[in-house]
Amino acid sequence: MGPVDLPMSLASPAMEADEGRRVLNEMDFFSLEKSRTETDQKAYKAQNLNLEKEDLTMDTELQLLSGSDLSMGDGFLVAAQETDERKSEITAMKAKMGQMEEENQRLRTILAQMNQNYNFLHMQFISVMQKNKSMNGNTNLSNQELNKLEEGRDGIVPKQLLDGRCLMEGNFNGDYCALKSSFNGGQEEGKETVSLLSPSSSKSCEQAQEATMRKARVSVRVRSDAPMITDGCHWRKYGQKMAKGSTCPRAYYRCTMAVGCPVRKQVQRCADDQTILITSYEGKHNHPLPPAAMSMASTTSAAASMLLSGTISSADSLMNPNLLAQAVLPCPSGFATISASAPFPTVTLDLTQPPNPLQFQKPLSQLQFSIPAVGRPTAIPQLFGQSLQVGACAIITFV
DNA sequence: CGGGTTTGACCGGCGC
DNA sequence: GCGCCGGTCAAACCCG
Repeated sequence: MGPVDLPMSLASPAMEADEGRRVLNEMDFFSLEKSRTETDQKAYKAQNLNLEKEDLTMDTELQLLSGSDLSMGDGFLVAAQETDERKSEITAMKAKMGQMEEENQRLRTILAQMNQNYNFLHMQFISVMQKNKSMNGNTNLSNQELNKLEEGRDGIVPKQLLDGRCLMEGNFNGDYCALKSSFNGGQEEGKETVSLLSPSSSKSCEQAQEATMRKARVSVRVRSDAPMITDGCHWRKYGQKMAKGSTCPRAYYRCTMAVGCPVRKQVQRCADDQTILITSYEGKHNHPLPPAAMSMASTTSAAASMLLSGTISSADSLMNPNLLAQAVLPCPSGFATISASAPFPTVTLDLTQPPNPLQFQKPLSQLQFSIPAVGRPTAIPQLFGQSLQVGACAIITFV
């Protein structure tokens, strides 16, 4: 849910009418003014004037009410009458707004119920699949099967799970957490498997959170001649590929600070400007981090958590990228951007442009990560550090 | 010798 | 079904 709750009928009245849904009597706040063309307004005023001249009772009454100030005359009467009319209009508008809000709430309830029903059916389906597997002597779904099931979720559950609250109710809640933990945190690390039919636990929810974090990605663009930025972690290169449409290879790194740490990063130079180094982080560390590494790690986890906790939904961020950028960063629009292009939406934190100093007045106490390159903008580390202070730098939604 | 890098092979998703 | 592509694996290699 976005930060602004628009009544549905206000947001898209025409759409509702087209889809045959019940449409409330709508109040167009601008129609009164719009319908009054210049000619209409003259006639409107003239009509009022006629009334005032013909209705001596009202004239007398108003004069009495107005006390000694007789100089106000007809103009005062017109103003008083218009005030009464506007009060009644406002009252009517408020009533309509109240009806719209009720309708909006009702639709929300219906949507939530449908979502819950879908979750329930989905988990029942998974349970049946798991039981079938068990009968064949295999107690757990393969990663591939789980991946397919994941895709069927359309990103709904991961958002809830990453919230850390596991919003789904009933038995399927824990089951899904277990599924998630088996899918990413468990089997991928090769040691732990969790039965889908096991009871729910907070631990599995945490694992699920970490698992889904694995799919979040924070991309940072910096101008640097160094092969990669120094972010405080230890990385082992496990692959390199030539990306299509780019003359620069993409290097794949895995965090080696702890056994089984799921964090990976990709390093690639920008095809358009090879002085720009693009580093993408994915996942959440499963081990304590040295102070020098806290910055980037907290960026990825905090960013993903912020998005997925509902502060800003992925849908919101896709609909309005600047909304997200402005929400997570005290920086001008365009600094953090979200791309909805394939294969999945990506937010990029662009540190290649020196920021406007007027927009970053808070001094920073520490340099959170360094760019061991010649000629990097001096404002970059400070900028990045400040963004961390507000809790997030960039956000990615689910793959 | 242990840890990191290189690089070709492999796998799964996806579009045609 | 096939080919393309991104991501990963793992054997060979390098280096201190």
